[in-house]
Amino acid sequence: MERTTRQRSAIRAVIDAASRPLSPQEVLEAARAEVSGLGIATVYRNLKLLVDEGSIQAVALPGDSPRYEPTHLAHHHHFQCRSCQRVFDVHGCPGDLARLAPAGFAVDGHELTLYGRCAECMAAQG
Amino acid sequence: MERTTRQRSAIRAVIDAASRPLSPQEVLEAARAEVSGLGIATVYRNLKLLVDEGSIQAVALPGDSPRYEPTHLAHHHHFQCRSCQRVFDVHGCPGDLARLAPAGFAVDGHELTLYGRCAECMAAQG
DNA sequence: ATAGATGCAAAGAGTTTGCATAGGT
DNA sequence: ACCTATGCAAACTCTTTGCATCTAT
Repeated sequence: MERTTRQRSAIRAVIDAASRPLSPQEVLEAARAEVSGLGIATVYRNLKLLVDEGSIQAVALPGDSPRYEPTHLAHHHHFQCRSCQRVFDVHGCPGDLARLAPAGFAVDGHELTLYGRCAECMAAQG
Repeated sequence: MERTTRQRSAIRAVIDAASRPLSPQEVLEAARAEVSGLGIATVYRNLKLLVDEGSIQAVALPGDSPRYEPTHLAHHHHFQCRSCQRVFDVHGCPGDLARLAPAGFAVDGHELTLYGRCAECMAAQG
């Protein structure tokens, strides 16, 4: 039986409160505000556990480590800022992507990642 | 000045001859047919060098290590088989993706990866 | 002969795992 | 009290780097 620990609650709360998908490191830093001695191994273990139980999901990114976000209802994609590396949700989807695949290939999903500058970095005009 | 070595030639040849983007490990295995003592460090060093000089390009994939392919002229995307993990080129692009980004965000590029079963794995009905 | 390239092994970075202990239930 | 969860450190995997040696020019 799975237990409710301060660490697990903090990790879940941080992800639920975030407005964007977080990296394990971001989760660690944010959750340490609540549980100061929190270790990275605990973060990884809980991310895996929360993914398995379905309350959060991993966001795989091209060439970067995964981010984690609450399980959403709607299909959506992501935007990664080339300046601060943070990832944001993007709503909407071009749709009908299966037609792009070569003949004989079965498509059952896709990942779309947009790149550029987030509003904050644009304002800071880095 | 950059030299022409058996290792470098073999690595370049393997990538040019492939019909799909190859992982460093795939490059190593294929190039060893030509240069038996080839080391993985040499593969990595040459991949970086070839990317820098522009003759090949890295294909970043969500949650997987990069693959390498010759520099193509046309913008295209990729398909990764969930069964054999191999990556294939996909021609075409849904286009007009910048509109999906939140207001204030500047989009300057994108990556699209399709997932499913490649023709070969479909035939093997794994 | 010179200086870039290679192979090996060690070093890094990120993630996972083993183990003794802390702490939910 | 029992047994899961934690923190630390070691182990792992993938990639990069240091160094002595090899080799293209």
